[in-house]
Amino acid sequence: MSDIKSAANLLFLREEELRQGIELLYYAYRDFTAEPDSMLARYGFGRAHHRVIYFVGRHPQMSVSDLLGILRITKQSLSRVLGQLVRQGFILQRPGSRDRRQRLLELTEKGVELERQLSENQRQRIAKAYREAGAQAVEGFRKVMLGVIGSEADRRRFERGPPTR
Amino acid sequence: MSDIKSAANLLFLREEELRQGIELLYYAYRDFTAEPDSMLARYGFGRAHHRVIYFVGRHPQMSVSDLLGILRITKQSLSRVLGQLVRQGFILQRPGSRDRRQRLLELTEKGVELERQLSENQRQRIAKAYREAGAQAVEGFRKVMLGVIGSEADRRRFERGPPTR
DNA sequence: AAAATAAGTCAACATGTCTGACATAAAATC
DNA sequence: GATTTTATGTCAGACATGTTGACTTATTTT
Repeated sequence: MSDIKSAANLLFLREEELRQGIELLYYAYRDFTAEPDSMLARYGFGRAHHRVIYFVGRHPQMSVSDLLGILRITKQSLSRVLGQLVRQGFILQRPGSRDRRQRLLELTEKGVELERQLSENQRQRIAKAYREAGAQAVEGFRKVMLGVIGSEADRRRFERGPPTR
Repeated sequence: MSDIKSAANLLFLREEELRQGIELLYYAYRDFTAEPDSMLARYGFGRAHHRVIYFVGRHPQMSVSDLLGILRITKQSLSRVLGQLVRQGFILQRPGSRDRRQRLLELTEKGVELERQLSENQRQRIAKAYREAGAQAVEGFRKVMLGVIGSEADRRRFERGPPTR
């Protein structure tokens, strides 16, 4: 094979490999969210509610700003979703003791239960994928995913140890 | 450490590991779609337009049914987005020669250009992540992602060889 | 000839996102 | 102590993306 042809071939393989990466992310995310979405629909909730419940469960006593920072949406968008969850008794708001302007968020018992139901599906899906792929593959998965994540601050969330605020 | 305590610890580690998996998917997908979304906004388009352009570019001459099968949305949802792309000259529809009920889809030159611009960002993000993580990690990433994908049919899209119709 | 399929259309509605403007309370700064 | 900044909330209007349901047309399959 000529140099030119093999260079072109390398480029093709690379292009193909990258497209596969794009599609792996697309299909995996689509399937990862499909079941929780259909559970949420039974409560009249959507994916946005799941994200709020998930992150509040993960970081109890987080402030509204912290949550906005993770979700990267506007406060007006969050407000509708969060308001519903508070009014329907899934999330509790308490003024911060250090800074009383803050509204610290935590799940109620009802909220914990819903969170558990919703995430159970996703945990099992991940557990199955991890089990089938093996520990070394999981390490590779982590590395690649961290490379895809844009901000250093977000990557730091995945260092060992308890979750950061 | 007592047996009970170490078993609990194992469970905790496992739970933590699975939660990290969930979050890796969340953050990676969020950052993966952020830039194309903001480019699309300049055309008055959204993520749905990107998905249509992407998959039509990937599988030229695909039918509307094929596209619906990949996207898993209703034809009414697709129709709005696809209609805009056709009217604005990004996608061309031609009746199938074997089955004249079909409308086979392909990108116009303008469509190819937009697709290239939109995907460039994502390709570079993946390329960076792959480069930093190394070939072995990429193999692990592939394995785990395939495990997350639900249907065998979709997993087959990732076998080696040219894309299937 | 009848039934099934591929595609499209019209209508109504829900959800999640946005921008922009404004309000309140508390903390931080001058 | 007065002023500015910050954290949060609210009202209004818009748009993108998805849904269900009903119906049409052309073509293929049975």
